[in-house]
Amino acid sequence: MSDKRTEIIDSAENMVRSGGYNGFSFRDIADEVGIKSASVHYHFPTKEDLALAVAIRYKDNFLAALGEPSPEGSTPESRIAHYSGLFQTAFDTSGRACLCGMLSNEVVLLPESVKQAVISFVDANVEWLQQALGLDDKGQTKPKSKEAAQWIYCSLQGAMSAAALTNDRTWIEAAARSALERFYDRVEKASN
Amino acid sequence: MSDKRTEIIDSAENMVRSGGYNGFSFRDIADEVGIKSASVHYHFPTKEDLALAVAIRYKDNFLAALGEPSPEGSTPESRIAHYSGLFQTAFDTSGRACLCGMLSNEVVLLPESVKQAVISFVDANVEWLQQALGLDDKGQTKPKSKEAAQWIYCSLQGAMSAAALTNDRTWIEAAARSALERFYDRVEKASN
DNA sequence: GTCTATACGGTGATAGAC
DNA sequence: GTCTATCACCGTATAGAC
Repeated sequence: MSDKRTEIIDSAENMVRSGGYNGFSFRDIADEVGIKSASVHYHFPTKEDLALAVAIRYKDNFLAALGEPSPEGSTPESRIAHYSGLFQTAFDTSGRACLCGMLSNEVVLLPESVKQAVISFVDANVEWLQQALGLDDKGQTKPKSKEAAQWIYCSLQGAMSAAALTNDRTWIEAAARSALERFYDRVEKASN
Repeated sequence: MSDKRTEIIDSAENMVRSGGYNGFSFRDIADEVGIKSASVHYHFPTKEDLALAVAIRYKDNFLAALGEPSPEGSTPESRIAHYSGLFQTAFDTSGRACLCGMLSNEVVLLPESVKQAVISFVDANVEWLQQALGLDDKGQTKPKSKEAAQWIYCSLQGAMSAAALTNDRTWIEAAARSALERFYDRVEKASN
């Protein structure tokens, strides 16, 4: 049972993931939810309020789905696969890019609070990845794992964008496989 | 000596690279160039016309700067470095993301002709990279090099986005270094 | 909570004078 | 080529009735 407020956030999330912050209007949302735009303003006075709520919920959900960076029984490979899998699923279930990836590209137009929320999403992702990677110390020193974390994050975001553009999920598969292969290469290299 | 038409394209390119297709208006352009919006419409009747001209010129310039995928005296490493370097320079000289990376994220809102131009930019990039990588056959089979090409492209686009968001060029450095390291790892692995 | 009505600026685009 | 003037519409946002 979802109240109108939740429906509005749902609708806004889909629209931002399709066309970004400037790609939707209160009237669009109102039409989809089945109310008038003035009613949307009742729940979220300004567009900034709405976008911020969307960004924060998205981040919370994403981090929750991510879970612990290195749970019992996991391997670095399984963690990388888990991470990539979230992007795969996000694309498969919506055909759309990552919300924060979309918003990242609009920095200059973003209200400050929304911008900060996006930055904190990126930081959280890199930190999670760094922990997931850095715990294995075969050839993985801390500073290196930061760079590897950034790189995995970037390649998946880029892949989401290309996948949405061409309507082709193989971009994400390529990024996911490359992340895994790269890991194996490094481990082998270190143990040689 | 640049005529007004060129100035308009210059201005539009900067604006698209900042805020995307929906992030600029004819009046914005007019103000920057020092004419009225009606005069902009004289040069480019519709927004689609203008965006298409910007996208095509950007693609042409980028491919020209790229040059041959494997010129005399080049090594796979030098080609990867050359490719990454273009992104570095693009960011350093403008602090902005890649034009086609920006437009990729707005597929749903893009006029069809512009969308096709962006897709052709992406295709050309992957093809160039594939040739630059695929000519070295130490452990690089053709299908693998396609995946590696996609992955290098995606990670640099993602890095541009993150760099613009955080105003920090190290994202691009990380992506560039990872691309190089990955190549070395694969060669070493193949020759072991 | 939702509505109608409305304010008011921005937007792509055009007609016609110079 | 560039201008002024104007169009019809869309954007965020608000006031006040129900």
